[in-house]
Amino acid sequence: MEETDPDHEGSEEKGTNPVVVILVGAPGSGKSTFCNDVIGAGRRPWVRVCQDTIASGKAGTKSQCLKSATDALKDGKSVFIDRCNLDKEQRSEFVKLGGERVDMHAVVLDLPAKLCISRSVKRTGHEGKLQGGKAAAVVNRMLQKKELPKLNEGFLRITFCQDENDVKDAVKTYGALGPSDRLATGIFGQKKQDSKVQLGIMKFLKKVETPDKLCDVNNKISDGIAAPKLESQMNDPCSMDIEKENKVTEDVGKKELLEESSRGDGSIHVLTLAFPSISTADFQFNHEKASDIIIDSVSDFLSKVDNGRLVLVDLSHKSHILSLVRAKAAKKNIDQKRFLTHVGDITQLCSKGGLQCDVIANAANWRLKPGGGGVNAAIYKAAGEALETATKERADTLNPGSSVAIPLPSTSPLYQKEKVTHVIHVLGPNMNPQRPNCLENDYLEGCKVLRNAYSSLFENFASIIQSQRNIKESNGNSRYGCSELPNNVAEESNNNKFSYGDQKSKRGGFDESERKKKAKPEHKEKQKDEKIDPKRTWGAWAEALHQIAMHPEKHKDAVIEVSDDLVILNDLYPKAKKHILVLSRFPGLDSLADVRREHLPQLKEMHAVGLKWIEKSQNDDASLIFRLGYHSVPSMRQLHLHVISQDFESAHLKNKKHWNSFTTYFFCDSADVVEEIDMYGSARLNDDEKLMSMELRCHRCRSAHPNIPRLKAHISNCKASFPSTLLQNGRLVFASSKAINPS
DNA sequence: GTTCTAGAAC
DNA sequence: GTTCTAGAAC
Repeated sequence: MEETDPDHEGSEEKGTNPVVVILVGAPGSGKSTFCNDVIGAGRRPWVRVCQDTIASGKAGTKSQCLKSATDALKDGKSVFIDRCNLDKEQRSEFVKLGGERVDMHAVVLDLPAKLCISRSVKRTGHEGKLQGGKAAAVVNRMLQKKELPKLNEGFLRITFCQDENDVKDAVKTYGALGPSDRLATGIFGQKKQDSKVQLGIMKFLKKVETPDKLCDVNNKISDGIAAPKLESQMNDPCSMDIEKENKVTEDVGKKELLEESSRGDGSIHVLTLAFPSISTADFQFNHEKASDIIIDSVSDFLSKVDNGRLVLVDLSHKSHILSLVRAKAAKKNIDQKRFLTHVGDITQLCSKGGLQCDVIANAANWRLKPGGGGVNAAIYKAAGEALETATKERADTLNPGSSVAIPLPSTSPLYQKEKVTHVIHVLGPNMNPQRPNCLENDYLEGCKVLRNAYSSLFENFASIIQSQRNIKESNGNSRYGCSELPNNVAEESNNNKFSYGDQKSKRGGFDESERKKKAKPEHKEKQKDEKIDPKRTWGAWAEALHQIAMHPEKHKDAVIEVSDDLVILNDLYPKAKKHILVLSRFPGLDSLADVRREHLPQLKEMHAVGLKWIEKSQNDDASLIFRLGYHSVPSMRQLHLHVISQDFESAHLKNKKHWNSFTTYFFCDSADVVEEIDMYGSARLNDDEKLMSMELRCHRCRSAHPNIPRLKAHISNCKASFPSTLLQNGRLVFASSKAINPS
């Protein structure tokens, strides 16, 4: 995730600079409490400059605050600017206090508006004199103008807090800051792209996209079902009114469902599919667009299939996508008995939610593997090994926009406890550049894929309903347990007996071969394609490695070691303290794209040679951490494995491309490559050139930085632990304990 | 004025 | 891959 571990991002560089922390937050956001908590920790001398109390306990002027801050800094004290500072202009004078000798930070208390309001309303005798009923109006008005701080205003570090836990972490971080400690620079604690916070960051990163217009969303919901009130204008995407209103809709639906489920002996039980919103969480698909697609797909299903019920499930009452879908479903008069939304855990719908769902959809990954996070991890965990085994029997991989239904063995806890008979794995489009197959904001394609995903999911569900019906008709009631349904219901969606024909024609332009090209899990296709595509041509400068591989004896100065198959050499322009290349000597192996199963032994050898060299290197310096991998599209001809230490301390690391080629999915970890070649016969490349122009993020704590020099300043000090994905599958190589303690 | 990026040439 | 440099950003 984006957030840093407060335990790791703490003091990391010694210096004597005092720090000015500008608090940014509405009344009631907890600015004064924050200051007091940090000051109370007593690790360094702080002065809190509060405009509400600066004139002998009364409200004062901005210039009084500036003077007070300047005086404190002269005394070597650090300063909190405790005023709202909600827009850039309000902050600008204070930012000027920063400079060579003074570090300028911002801490943004971006808590839900309703929380700030309720605190403001409750407080009596607060220094700001903002009490009672006026508070709500004032807070709302102030939040309208909210303009979150950016690094380019002059901040070295910005910490965003969006809930109480974030605040606690920030208090801990600043509270632990000793007189000569300095904090890591950059942006910390930024959340998903659906908040106003991100808009500021997007601008700072010069990527002016338009994230969900939350205010518009609120207005639209209001138009549809609830009269707009003051609160509905708050920045909080789930304002109180809307939440309340939707809960009513939800409860009505649930009540009716429960009534129907409990009718008699189950013979009337309506088969129900529970599904999460596809692609809107980690895959960052636009909620507005996704909700439209859900509504369309649901309507389509309900009109074509006369049986079966659909439930959209999300974990939180605050779910933005659930709010949107509810509102739109109400507006479109969708049958509440056949489609409802539910807040709860999709793996405990029967036991905890009182909702028996025979079929649940899983937001799967393309490998159909457990783990990751969110719904996929939860479902695999809840279903136990039985689901893994059953899935493996049916399919190896999944293309975006498709689904596969898996009958759940009766041994699965999900079957036993929750009465789930089938899990349908479905894969939607990905808009998250940090995940494979990112569509890079191509919503034309994205919407198409998401529609395909839902129609495939619902087709699979329709097949299950039909099979169930067939069984009942031919065998009398429930001779089969649901998990013993014939295999045909588990095939990839298309051979169902329902009138989805027109659906298929809607898919025009996205046929199977195209899907495979996009999704790439079917690697066999690729070899055919390559016969059509002429091989890439290389510039003269790009032939250097090839020359070395073919004639290592002519380049003795560059080469460390030569064997019949491999050459090891120092990278001529190392991008870290240690950076070597393990070069294949096979003719015809220009890059990873050429590698096939027959090259697997050599790939394993390259990996082993790399590991051996790492071990040697770590004997000299046990603090070095290495990563081994290939560039998806190398600049130089002849397959070469990069073995690079993760300090990235090098004058040769100069630009965005250098950084991103080693720290994004463009870099294919050797361990993964070996696995992929073994399983699919070719490696999965992430060759989207947009990966090279991605924002600069620390490879450890994932904080964002405006340019290369600032990024390098940050990484030279960042001690945060690595993201969990890098800690898996041997992607990072740490010194063995033997090397650290050579006893 | 200085710093930084990005595109062209090699 | 690097170097060079115009011009954008600060």
